[in-house]
Amino acid sequence: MNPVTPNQSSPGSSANAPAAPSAGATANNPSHSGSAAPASAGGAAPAPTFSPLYQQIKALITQSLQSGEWKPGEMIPSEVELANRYKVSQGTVRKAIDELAADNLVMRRQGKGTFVSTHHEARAHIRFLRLRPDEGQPHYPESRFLEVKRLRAPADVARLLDMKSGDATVYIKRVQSFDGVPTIVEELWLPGLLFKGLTAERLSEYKGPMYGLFESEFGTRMIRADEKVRAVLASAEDAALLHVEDGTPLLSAERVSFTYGDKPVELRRGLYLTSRHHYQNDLN
Amino acid sequence: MNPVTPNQSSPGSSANAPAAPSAGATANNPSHSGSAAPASAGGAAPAPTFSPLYQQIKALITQSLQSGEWKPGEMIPSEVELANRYKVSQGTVRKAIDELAADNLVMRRQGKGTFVSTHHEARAHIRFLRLRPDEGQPHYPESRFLEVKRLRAPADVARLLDMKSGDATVYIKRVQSFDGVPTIVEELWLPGLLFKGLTAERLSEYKGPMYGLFESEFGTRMIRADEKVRAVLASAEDAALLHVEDGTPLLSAERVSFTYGDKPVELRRGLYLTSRHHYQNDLN
DNA sequence: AAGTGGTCTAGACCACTTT
DNA sequence: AAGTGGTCTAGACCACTTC
Repeated sequence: MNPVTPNQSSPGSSANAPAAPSAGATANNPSHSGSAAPASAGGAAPAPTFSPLYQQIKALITQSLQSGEWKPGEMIPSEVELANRYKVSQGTVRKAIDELAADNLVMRRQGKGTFVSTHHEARAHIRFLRLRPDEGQPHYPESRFLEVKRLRAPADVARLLDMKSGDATVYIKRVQSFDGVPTIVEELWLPGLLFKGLTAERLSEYKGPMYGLFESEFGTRMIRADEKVRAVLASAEDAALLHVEDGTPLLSAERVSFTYGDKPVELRRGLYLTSRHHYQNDLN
Repeated sequence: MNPVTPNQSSPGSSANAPAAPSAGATANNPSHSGSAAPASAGGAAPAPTFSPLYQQIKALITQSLQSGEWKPGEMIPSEVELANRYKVSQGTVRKAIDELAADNLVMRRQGKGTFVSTHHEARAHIRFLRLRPDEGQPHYPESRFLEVKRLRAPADVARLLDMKSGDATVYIKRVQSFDGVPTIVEELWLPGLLFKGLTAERLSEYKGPMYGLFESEFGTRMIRADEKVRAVLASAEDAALLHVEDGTPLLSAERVSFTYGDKPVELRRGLYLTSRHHYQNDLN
């Protein structure tokens, strides 16, 4: 299926060409002529809201990314090629890809092409980790896995992962260290169905960030995440793991990560020791 | 001065018009033909790096914003008008404004125009405040000012504000409450030169966020900020202000805010009580 | 009806990378 | 030389807002 199908025929694709051959049916985007409901809160109609062409193209490309037609790290077809495939102008494809690049789903490289983003990259390692050393260059910590087991989802975990209480999950607990200094205690819950063969051994053997493993071995790519940060006191257990005293203040970060379609696929609860590190955030 | 002057004459502005009257000198962007230094680290040449036209336009518009030619809340000239002024196509102006909108310097409103962003807005109130209630809608807290005085900058403050140790600053301390519950203790340092007439009275009288006051009354507009977050224990003094026990864990957020030209103009140190609130962050 | 930003197209040329 | 993304232009039409 080549041409754009989502909303009626291709809107305005042949109507404005100065020397277009066939005057053709200018059916065009029917838009909200006629009924259409106002955008008032709690409105009645489901609000069809016809999206612009480039948004439709963006959705089609996203589908291809999700379906694995182009894999992480691979090059996607050139703009010209995509324009031909979807029967739109290169400029429209360009605008679609611009947004995908802004969303970090693809990366453009002049002269080379557009590539599917991957978590296997120097810059990607730190993409979701906001903890930075107070002094020196940011770098990725070493992991030591304490527990990896299958678990039935507790109610709160299930709710955040959009599952049912008691559904199968994979539970992971680890400590991360910077230059040998334990700094992060982290617990993770993953949907059991998506991460069947995940074992402590595979995690330990794997070099690089966990999201790279998830992407390559389990076909689940994290796109974005929501994080809620608090200050808490270290429990006796956590304090021991971090080699600090009981009652040391720690940053608590609860992260829910999402894959394509805004589907939550990871819950992460981290405790950060912030005596020589800080949680970095840029506001704009 | 109308036409684009920064880098040589207008690059490529008349060369590609299909039916251009005068074949004209296609002098065009001289670019890095000839010498030009490689972008290697620590290179010799000052790296002229010719920027694309739309970036030059963006810079020109930014200058007009900074100089106050168009004030916060006001509408800037239409794209067509700017295109005429700078002697470029509307598409180039559009791309420049697209980036300014992405940077939150202006806001586009279809059918109405493009407006200079302002901190006097419902959405702007929460723009830099990441603390959200665990339950219920986010809203802006009430302020109670404890101290407002002029102070010589301590060394650490001076360094962060790009001043000299001992330079004049305005120091502010306040407590902010959500629905009457004290939740934030905050200290601020501002460059004394920029905030001459700032008094406790003016701060107390002013309704709305402080950044609005800074923008309207002192002509200093915060563009972006860097924030470093840590977990700490409440001192006896802070605990009293927040009506909590000594040693309660608190979020410590150190924020440096910047105005045009990446000039630091505010240091803010906040302590957040996170028992019924959390610091919200979206990662992507 | 007029003015604004938003979308879409078509074509030219530039800069960068690889062959 | 060929292919890729990046810039720039010109013109058409659409959607929204205001007069």
